[in-house]
Amino acid sequence: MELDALDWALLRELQHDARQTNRDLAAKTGVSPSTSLERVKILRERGVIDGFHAALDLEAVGRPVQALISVRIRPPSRPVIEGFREWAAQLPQTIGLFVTSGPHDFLLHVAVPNVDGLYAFVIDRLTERREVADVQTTMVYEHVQSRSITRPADETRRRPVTRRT
Amino acid sequence: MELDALDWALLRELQHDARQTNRDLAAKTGVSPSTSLERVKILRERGVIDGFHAALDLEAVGRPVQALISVRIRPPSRPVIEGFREWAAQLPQTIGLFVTSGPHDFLLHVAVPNVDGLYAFVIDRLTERREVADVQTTMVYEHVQSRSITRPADETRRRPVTRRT
DNA sequence: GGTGAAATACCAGAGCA
DNA sequence: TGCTCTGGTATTTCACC
Repeated sequence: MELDALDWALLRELQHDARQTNRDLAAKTGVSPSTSLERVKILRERGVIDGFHAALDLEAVGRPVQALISVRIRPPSRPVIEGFREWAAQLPQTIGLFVTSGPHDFLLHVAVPNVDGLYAFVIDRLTERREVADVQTTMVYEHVQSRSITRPADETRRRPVTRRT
Repeated sequence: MELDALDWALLRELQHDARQTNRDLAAKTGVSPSTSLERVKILRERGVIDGFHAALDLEAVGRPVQALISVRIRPPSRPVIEGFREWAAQLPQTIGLFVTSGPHDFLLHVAVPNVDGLYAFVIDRLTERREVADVQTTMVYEHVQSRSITRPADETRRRPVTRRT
């Protein structure tokens, strides 16, 4: 269950470049190729590594305009929330979807070819859903994605939230 | 510059699984291995494919609590914005960062081991920056990331935004 | 952690539109 | 001319020691 220093070293390398050879991976982490191969296989089987994916450049694939769209759903019951989630997640414009607390229930991250495509998405696609009670669009000027998840600091352990006096 | 049907087929496959063998990739897209190898190499060189990365399961690596933190920066000038962006992007808790329009300037996507870690991040880390004028935290119940960016529909072309009468 | 057989990737050159 | 397909060689992978 626990991840040791070698696991974290392998995860760091694979987050940066998932396609480097096992030989390079072993050299960078200071173990033999058979060891790194075995560890990565285990990390994959345990589900620590969820998958290996190619990242696309949104500009290069013709979708340079990004926005975040807050959506309020009424009623916010499980079937309605889950129905909307499944529908929104598979839209071609959607590249990410957050289910959130707060005044809105969803935050959609979309990428489209141009501003017209964004406007059309909001007033054509989203409004066809009866459960959508409110929509609020924010433009994304830049999106930075961290690909270097590291070991959480153990210092941040849970402290009691109730105190006796 | 343009991507043809084969390019999109390769991109679709590699977004789903970046580590499948070139043989499999060729078989799935209906071309010979040398063709798929060459095409992928070109897509990589042109920057259409930005990289190959391992995706981690945030729960499995001990960071099950996610939040979105809206941050307002004062003054919102270039040096201040860029300074904060660089600082925030490299924090271990940050897994994504949006620079946005609207009342807030940034939206930070963070993942932490527990709720205390989140609270500590907000009141210890963020407040150490003088330019942070306002912070608003929203919990993330679920985050779905689409790994299937497809060819943008050409129907969504730019229409004029000004009209003559 | 090391070794060897099998599979795979990559490079060259030829064929086809 | 540009793109794709076929063989040879180096590399990588993986089961076993």
